[in-house]
Formats: sequence, structure tokens, C-alpha cells
Amino acid sequence: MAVTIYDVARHAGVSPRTVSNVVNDYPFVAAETRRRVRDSIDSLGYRPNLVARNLRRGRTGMIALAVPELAVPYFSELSGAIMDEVAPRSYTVIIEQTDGDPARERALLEDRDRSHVFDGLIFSPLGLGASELGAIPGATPVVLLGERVNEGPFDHVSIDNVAAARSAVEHLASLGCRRIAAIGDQPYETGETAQVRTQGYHEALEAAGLSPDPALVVPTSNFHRSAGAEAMERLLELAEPPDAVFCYNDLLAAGAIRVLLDRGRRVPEDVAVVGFDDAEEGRYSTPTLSTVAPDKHVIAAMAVAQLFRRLDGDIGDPVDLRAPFALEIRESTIGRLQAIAALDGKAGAGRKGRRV
Amino acid sequence: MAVTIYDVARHAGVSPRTVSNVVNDYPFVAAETRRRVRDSIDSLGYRPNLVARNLRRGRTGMIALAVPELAVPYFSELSGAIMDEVAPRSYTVIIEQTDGDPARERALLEDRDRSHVFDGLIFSPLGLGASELGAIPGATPVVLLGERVNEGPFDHVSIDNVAAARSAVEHLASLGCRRIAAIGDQPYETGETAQVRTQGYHEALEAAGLSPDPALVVPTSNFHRSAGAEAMERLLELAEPPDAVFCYNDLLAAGAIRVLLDRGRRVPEDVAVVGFDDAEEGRYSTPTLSTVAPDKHVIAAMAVAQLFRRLDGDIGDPVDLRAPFALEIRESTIGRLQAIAALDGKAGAGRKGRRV
DNA sequence: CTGTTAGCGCCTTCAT
DNA sequence: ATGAAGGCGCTAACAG
Repeated sequence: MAVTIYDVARHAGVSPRTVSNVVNDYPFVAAETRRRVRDSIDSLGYRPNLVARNLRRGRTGMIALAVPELAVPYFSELSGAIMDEVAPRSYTVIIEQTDGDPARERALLEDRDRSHVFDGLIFSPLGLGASELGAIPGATPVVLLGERVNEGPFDHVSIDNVAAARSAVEHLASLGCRRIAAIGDQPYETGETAQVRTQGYHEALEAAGLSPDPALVVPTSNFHRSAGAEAMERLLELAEPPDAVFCYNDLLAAGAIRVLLDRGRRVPEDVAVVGFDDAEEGRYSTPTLSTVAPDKHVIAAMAVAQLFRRLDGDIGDPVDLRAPFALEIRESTIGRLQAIAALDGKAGAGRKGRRV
Repeated sequence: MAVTIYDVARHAGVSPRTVSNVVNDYPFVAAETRRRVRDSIDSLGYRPNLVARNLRRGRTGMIALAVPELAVPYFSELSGAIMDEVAPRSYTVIIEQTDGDPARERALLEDRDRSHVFDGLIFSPLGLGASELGAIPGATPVVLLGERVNEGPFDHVSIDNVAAARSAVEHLASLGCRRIAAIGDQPYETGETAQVRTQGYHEALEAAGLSPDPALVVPTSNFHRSAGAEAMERLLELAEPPDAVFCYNDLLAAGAIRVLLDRGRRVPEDVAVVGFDDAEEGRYSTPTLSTVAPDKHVIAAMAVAQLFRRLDGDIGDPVDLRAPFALEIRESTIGRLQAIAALDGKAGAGRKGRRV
């Protein structure tokens, strides 16, 4: 069997308690004793059994991260950032893919009084709406990612999606675009994040003195490239097609741009396009993609910090944290020449958009 | 405190042993007893404590998946597939990002006799070379992903990288390309996977009667888009620049294509490009990307099945499993018109390349 | 500053 | 087919 603290204790001529103290960096251990225990640990090759420790401590040592789909760049990039934040706190991250399936999301939350599986949860809901989320009780700390959907019992971290969407659409309007479409609305209960972006879209239109046209707001059932392509096809069939498109994520934008170019439209000359998420691929695509860039590292840091605050016993009211975002302006709205000029304006910044 | 089997036992008027039997689907329990226990479990809301169970069973219930970086599409897509394979076996996957850092990779493997952290490991090494990997002993089962680096003690799953690279380069040669470059070689110990692709590249050149030019093989320190861009810049500075490029993954290809288009080269008319991995983004990029498509689902299924075989006690010699691959031919090698024609050839297949 | 003792919740021989 | 009892490896009272 494995080496235990008893083996170490015997070897070092101390009690198991002392070994435990050394392993856990308990400060009040005589230097000499500590050294002897350390030596024994090394020579026996002792490793603490985390399962036993966690049983004793009444925790699992794991925090779960639930995202719709890892293959979506936003979520894989965010997951990486969250794992990097968690690593130094000696917890383990387990990632769950929900596919936005309401049943799986519900299971995760309801079953979470199987606090036997994880001590805390960072959760990016997609299939669950405000009323459902609000109805869920429970002891295990949860931090929600994405737009706040209600006054429910959960902490949450997001960017100001209304303002972010507004900035994207204002940018398009400032370029002289008059028929600005939106791809990605989700006009049903579980689409809160999409809906607030639509709200920002409308606010920006109004501010620019443009009248909204319902035909220009195309809902999609998901945020994949194929959905963006289909939506763009629909828009091109309009009697008066758009001269700009605001897509609710970068994958939708990739699909939309592909269709535009296939149909002989130039981007941005004929149709300007803005995405959302600042996926790395948009920095190398042709054209490079203007996009709203949520600060994923700040989001990750906020979410993890808040979760650990709860794990440490903080029992205050749910908090509502806002991470910053930026609008990255690239070729898909201002064209290649202007994009190059903008880059030259900030020497050495590498291949990035201009931040506003 | 939480509800335990003792609470359930008392409530149902049976012994803890019987509750355990019911929970674990032990077959020899009287139907009536089973029902009563089930009722008690429901009404008390009992959940088995996995930590305790795992302590008792001497396992952790976790399998680790170590990949260089989740933000690389190949790894996020593969990770998703692996998680889907593992889920039904009631194990938990923990993902570790190594960044290809040899120290972190070594820690994962050496420390794995901290079998207290995971029961098995699926590992995609990047920073560790044959000699290091071969020197590592240990009890915890490990399945290696990627090219077999030695006759070491590990199972491994891969595609035939030589053949895959060969097929890509043969395709380029068949289009009439004469100066075919390769981006992504890693001519040092830890670059085995890259090296076998280079080997396939050379084999295909020879088969096509083309003489190799060392200047056309550009090593890169990583497989990111920026590295592909830099490598392509180098190639364009050559007196005789290439008329085709084989990139060792799709990100390198994305960077290379971006540079080509920036410099006014047409893809594929002036320079044809093939990538590797079949990342989803290559199906929508402009041009769409011809690429070698490893069957990620088969890779995931093979790796997981083999790992569980070991967890179930299989003690046989290390095995060497080959997953299939396909060459997806898209616009970056045959141009838009031909790509459309090829698509029409297989009606209803959606936006895909032609498989050969 | 360190030793002793008693579980954390579960599974699993040994019985019956 | 079910009870009784011990221990997986660790930590946290409680001494001393």
C-alpha cells in the first residue's frame, strides 16, 4: 500500500499529528523536528492522500466550471483563464459541458447539494431562464457568468452588455452605416444575454437617429458559425439588405462574413461587420474582425476571487461584478488601409485593433 | 451535517450494509427491501459521499487530461470528445494545461505516484522528449496522445502522421506545385510529432520527383497563428518563394494565409495551403482551409477505452493504436469554383471538403 | 510544542 | 439476503 503519515511518523520518531503539522505548514513546529520529518517524507516518498484529507475536512477540493461548449473559443479561452486563477489555490477544476441543455444545467444546480462532488461552481447558464435560476436554493456557492438574470441568490460576473452592444453599433453608425442588422437575438426566456445586447443595439440606433427595422434583427438558435451563415443568407434576401451587421459573437460573425464574401459583397465596403468576444481567430481572419472584447482575465479573476470568498465563509448578499470590455476596431469595419494606419499609430502594439 | 447511509438505514429499518447494496445496485437484495430503501433515500435526500467512497475504494474517481493549451482548437475539440467519452463511466475529468512546459509535464508524470490525485492520465506531451518519457516509471495508467516517441511503458494513440503528412503534400504536388514549403518543424528532441510530419513531407516530395530544399522547411517554436505568420514572412523573403505550403496545424496555416493575402498573394492561385487538425474555423475562413482531419472522436474513444482497460486491471504490454484520418480538400488548395463543384458532387453534405 | 484519540462516510470481509 | 464491525488516511479536539 501507499506510504501514510503513520509510516512517516514511525520513521521520524514523532507522532502522526506532527507529521500532519509539517505537511500543512503549521507554524509551531520545532525547526529540528520539522527537518527530521521532512527527511523522512523524502526518503519514504510520502505523498498526502488528498481523498482522505478531503474526507476529513468535509470538502471535495474541486470547483466545477460549467460552460455550454468547450469548442467555442470564448469558453475555451475563459476556461483556461479560470484554471490559471484556480491553480495557485490548490483546488482542482472540473469542467462540465452543458451544451446549453436545460436538463443538464438544472441537474448541475439542483444536484449541487451533492456538495459531495464539488465545493463551488462557476456557471455560465444558457438553457436556464430567470425564473428557473431564481427558484434554486442551496448551500454550495455559485458564481454565475453572463448577464444577471434576476435578483436570485447567486453572485454574478459580467460585462455591461448593453453598453458593449451600444458601443459596437455606435461604431457602425459613426462609419455612416444606415441599415444596421443584428444577428443572434434570442427572444425567449433563456436568452437574457442576447436580449440585453439587442437592447444596446436599439439604444445605439436611436441615439444615431436610425429607425429600427424588425426585419434586421435575426434571431438564431445558437451561436455557431453555421447559424451566422444562415442568418446572413436571410438578411441578403431582404429587399433592402443591411449595410452593416452586429453579430452577438465572433462565430456568428465568421459565418456571416463567409456568406457575404460568397455572395460577392465586400467587407467592410459593402457591409461592415462587428463581432463579440474577441476570439483569437478574428485577429488573423480575412478581413480581421472588429469585435467587442470582454476582459476575460478580469472576468476569470473576479469570478474565482468571489467564489473563494464564499468558500472562506463570506455570507453577505449576492454581489454583482462588472468586468471591463473594449471595442477592438479591425478591418471588418474600417478596411485594410485604415486598419494599418491605426496600427501604425500605436507602434509595437502587434496585430491588434485600436481600442476606443 | 449531510445525510449518511446510517440515517437512511435507520429510516428504512435496515442495516447500512443493505443501503450500500441498494445504492451500488448489488443484485441480491429483496425487491421489497430495495423499494423501502429507495423511498428512504428519496425522502431524506440522501446522496452518496463520493469522497468517502473513493477513500474506501482506494481510488480518486478522477482521470486527468493534460493538454498544452485549451485555447488551441484541436485540444478544446479533443477535450470535449474525451469528456463525452468519460462521462458515462462515472469518472470525473480534470484538465491540466501544461503550456508545453517540460517542468509541468514532468511534474504531472513523476508526481503521478501521487495516485492520490487521479487514477489515470491521458497525456498529450509537448515539452518532453523520448528519453525523458522513457525514463519514467510508475503505477498509474497513462495513455499518450500523439506520435509514439519510444518503446516506453505507455499506451499510446495517434494517427499515422507520416502518411497524413504525405497525403497532404502529395495533394499539393498533384496540383502542380513544385516548391512546396513546410511550416512547423521542430528539429529537437521534443518535437517528434513535427518530425514525423516532416518525414512524410520528404517522402511525398521524393515520390513526386521534387528535390527537397532545406530553406523551405521552416521550424517554429510553437503552433500558434503568430508563428505561422512569421514563418510565412521568412518564406516570402526567399529568392524563390514557395508555390505551396504545408502547415503542421491549422493555426499556423491561418497565420500564413493572412500574411500571403497581406502581401498580395492569392491563395491558392499563387500559393496553395494545407493545414492540419481540421479545426472548425477552417470551414468558414476565406479561403476555406484544406486540412488533414484526424478523427478526434475515434482518438478520444480509443484513448478512453484503453485507459479504462488499464484501470480494470489489464496488465498487458503497451499498445499502439492508430486512429483514422482524412484529407479535407477545400478552397485553400483548389480554389472556390472547384470547391463548389466538389461540394455539389456530394449533395447535402453541407459545407465540407471532399474526402479522399 | 507534540502525543493520543476519535471519527469523516463508506464499503466489505466475516458472520448468520 | 442481511447485520455487525473495522478501517481506508487524514486532521482536529483535547490534553499535556
